[in-house]
Amino acid sequence: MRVGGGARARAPVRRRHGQGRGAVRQPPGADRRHPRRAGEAAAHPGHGPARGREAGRRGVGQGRGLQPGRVDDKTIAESGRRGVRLDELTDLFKREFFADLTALRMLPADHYPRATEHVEDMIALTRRLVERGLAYEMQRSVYFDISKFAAYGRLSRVDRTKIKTGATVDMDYYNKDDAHDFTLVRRSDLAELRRRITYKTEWGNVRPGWHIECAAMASKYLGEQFDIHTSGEDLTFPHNENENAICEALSGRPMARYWLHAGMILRKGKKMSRSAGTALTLRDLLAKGYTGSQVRYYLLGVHYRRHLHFSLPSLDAACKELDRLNALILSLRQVRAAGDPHPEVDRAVEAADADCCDALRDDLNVPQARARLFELVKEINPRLAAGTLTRLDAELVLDYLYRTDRVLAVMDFGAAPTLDERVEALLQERDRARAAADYARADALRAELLALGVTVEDTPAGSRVRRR
RNA sequence: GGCGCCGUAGCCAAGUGGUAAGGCAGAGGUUUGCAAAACCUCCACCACCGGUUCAAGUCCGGUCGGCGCCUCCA
Repeated sequence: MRVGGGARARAPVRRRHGQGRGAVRQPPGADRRHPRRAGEAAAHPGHGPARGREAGRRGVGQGRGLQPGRVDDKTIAESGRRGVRLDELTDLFKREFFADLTALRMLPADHYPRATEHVEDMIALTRRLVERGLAYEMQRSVYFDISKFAAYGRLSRVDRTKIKTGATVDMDYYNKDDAHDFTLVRRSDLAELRRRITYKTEWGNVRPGWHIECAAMASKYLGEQFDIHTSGEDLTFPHNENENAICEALSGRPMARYWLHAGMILRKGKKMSRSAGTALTLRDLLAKGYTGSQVRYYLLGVHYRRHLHFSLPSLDAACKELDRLNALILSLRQVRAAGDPHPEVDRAVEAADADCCDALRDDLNVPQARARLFELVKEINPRLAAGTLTRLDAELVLDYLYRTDRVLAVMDFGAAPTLDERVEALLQERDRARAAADYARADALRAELLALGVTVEDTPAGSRVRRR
């Protein structure tokens, strides 16, 4: 498998002991509804790994995920607004987050550490940094001294001498040796003290910062270096740079061997944001009647590294495309013809399978794998329409689709439409009417079936049904 | 201002040197009792300018346009 791209060369990923370990940034924080998060998740190779053994076999990698919970300004502020305890709010976010996760058919990670339960680890990590001279205390806050870490800026390709400071931060609020140093733990403010969201340390009452949270939990659960770190391109700097600085300054090795950064989801030409009124969430889409699978398929339509310009028409197009795959599955399941499999079908399936694997192995090129998938569809459909496919052929194709979907997780392999006795009776009656050339009767029966939610399609190999 | 990413048909989107995958929409056709589905055919001067090369969407330089980040909003 290879990952990376853009200006940087793609790098081969070697799986160690046949298993990759990855940390996935997916914080169920106050911004949980942020659609970018959902996009990150679905389009994210980091979740590819979570797709299990089959995914691993297909070269997408597998392993342990990590999704740190958070304690951050927004969540704290939100809990204050709602007048609920911080852990109650994070519990709620966590539940909602898992609901989204399930809707998007993502497999859960192995660990979901809560920041609030790992503050000791964060403080211990901060202490180690101070002891090693990599961080310093200043007015009861502790800052990381980036001058002690020569590789600072390598990951994000940011030249620290050119960072424009104070652009987004009120520098008067902080007292640092160097404006570029970042906060590890910050002294608690009055509101936090009042609400007891604060932790006693040798430096005073503090609250851990974002970067130390992730660094502490990742190193605790994944070790000082793990294989793949996924994130969004907007988090490369400063967050990924900083969490890496913490880890690498201590261990001498980069926090992760590979960093995968997903592109943004744009709407109306801009990164989605609630303040700009351009935010759209998974929940909004589900409310409009789209399924999680459809949204997932849409999000997978763009290579993970590129940005996706969200629009409902393109989502609708993706839905139609997915419908075609699901229709094929249903049709294949209704093939009953006996006989040996055709060698050409076997060859076509094998070739498509190999090509799809290659595409996924090449920096998770899902769009390419998808295109190849449709090329097979075009080979299979004519045989299906002509009724020349045998049951065994159909199973071969179904097996391929199933295996591919172990990675994509977008198709519908649910139980075939179960036909109750009434529907079955109507179908048989319609078949008799058609055989007797009583088409008026047949059409009336089709209308009746449609009213029951069953679409009937006639093929040379007999009628087939779709339930909608 | 700095750093980075991007600009492929009406729309979405692959393609990191050898004369443009796939999907949606559209047009024509085949098949079908009808319908649906499906299949076939058609639909790209790869933002612009210049350069390197036998050969460039693909490499280099420039222009225009879009997006992200620039230390705590995550």
